[in-house]
Amino acid sequence: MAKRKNALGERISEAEHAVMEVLWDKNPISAAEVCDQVCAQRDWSIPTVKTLLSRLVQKEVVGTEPDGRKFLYRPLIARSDYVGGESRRLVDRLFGGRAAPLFAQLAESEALTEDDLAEIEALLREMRK
Amino acid sequence: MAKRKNALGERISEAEHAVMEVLWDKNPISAAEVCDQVCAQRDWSIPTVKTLLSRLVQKEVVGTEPDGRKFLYRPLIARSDYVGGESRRLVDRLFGGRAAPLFAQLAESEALTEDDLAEIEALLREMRK
DNA sequence: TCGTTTCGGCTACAGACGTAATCGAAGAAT
DNA sequence: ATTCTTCGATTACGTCTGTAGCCGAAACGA
Repeated sequence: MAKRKNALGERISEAEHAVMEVLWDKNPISAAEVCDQVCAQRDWSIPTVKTLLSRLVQKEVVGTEPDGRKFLYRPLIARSDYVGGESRRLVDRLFGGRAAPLFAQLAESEALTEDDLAEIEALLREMRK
Repeated sequence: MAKRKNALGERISEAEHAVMEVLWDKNPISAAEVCDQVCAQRDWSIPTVKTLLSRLVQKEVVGTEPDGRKFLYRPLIARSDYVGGESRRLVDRLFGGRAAPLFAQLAESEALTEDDLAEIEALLREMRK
């Protein structure tokens, strides 16, 4: 199995991703503050959040800075990088690297709203320059 | 953790997906034939393929039919269903369910070729009716 | 009929993941 | 100073995933 290293090489699991979203939204923050944002929805307890945070630190996608006796966490990778990587992975794996079939798929499964269509058209026009 | 059931409820792992691709390409086929198609690329041995196949059978996404003393396998779910589900999951998880941001992301990370753009434009025009 | 080959089925096992309890040090309160 | 409280760090553990070995039954060849 492919086993890559460094920023974005180490895969971020789904649970870890939930933590990343919180950090991207606001940072640096403490473990307790992260918990305030996710423990409710995901039904987690603080230890769980701390474990996820330390795994993210290990993977070098989250950094820490001491704040008195506690730690504050902040993401070391940009959300757009992560999102871009995941998107490309999906396109590669399921659509042979071509984005058009993905688009067709979303269209077919009615995952495209009228707004989406309009927005995409706008983007297309803009790219045409 | 959410634990869904039935066709497409049970998650298909990446390795399992590789096997599904072979089955979607041609079926019904035997375990050995599946191996012929993937063991080379993924550097697997037959036991591995058999394990993956039986897990897929357990998950009820692959069916078997006896062929003399051996078994032939065939997918029980359509590729488009799987692909559609995965696509929607990604869009939900990373883009709040909106497809437009995904499109923008792909555009920004230069994952869109000229051909893709043309194709998507064509699709858009067609949908406009 | 007896060994040999061929399968599928069960077993294995390490690493990742989800989820959490416990431990130990450093501060805070008294 | 002694205890109480907070944190991060360490440890735990069941499940899932990747990868594969072993076993027993069936089929085949002799």
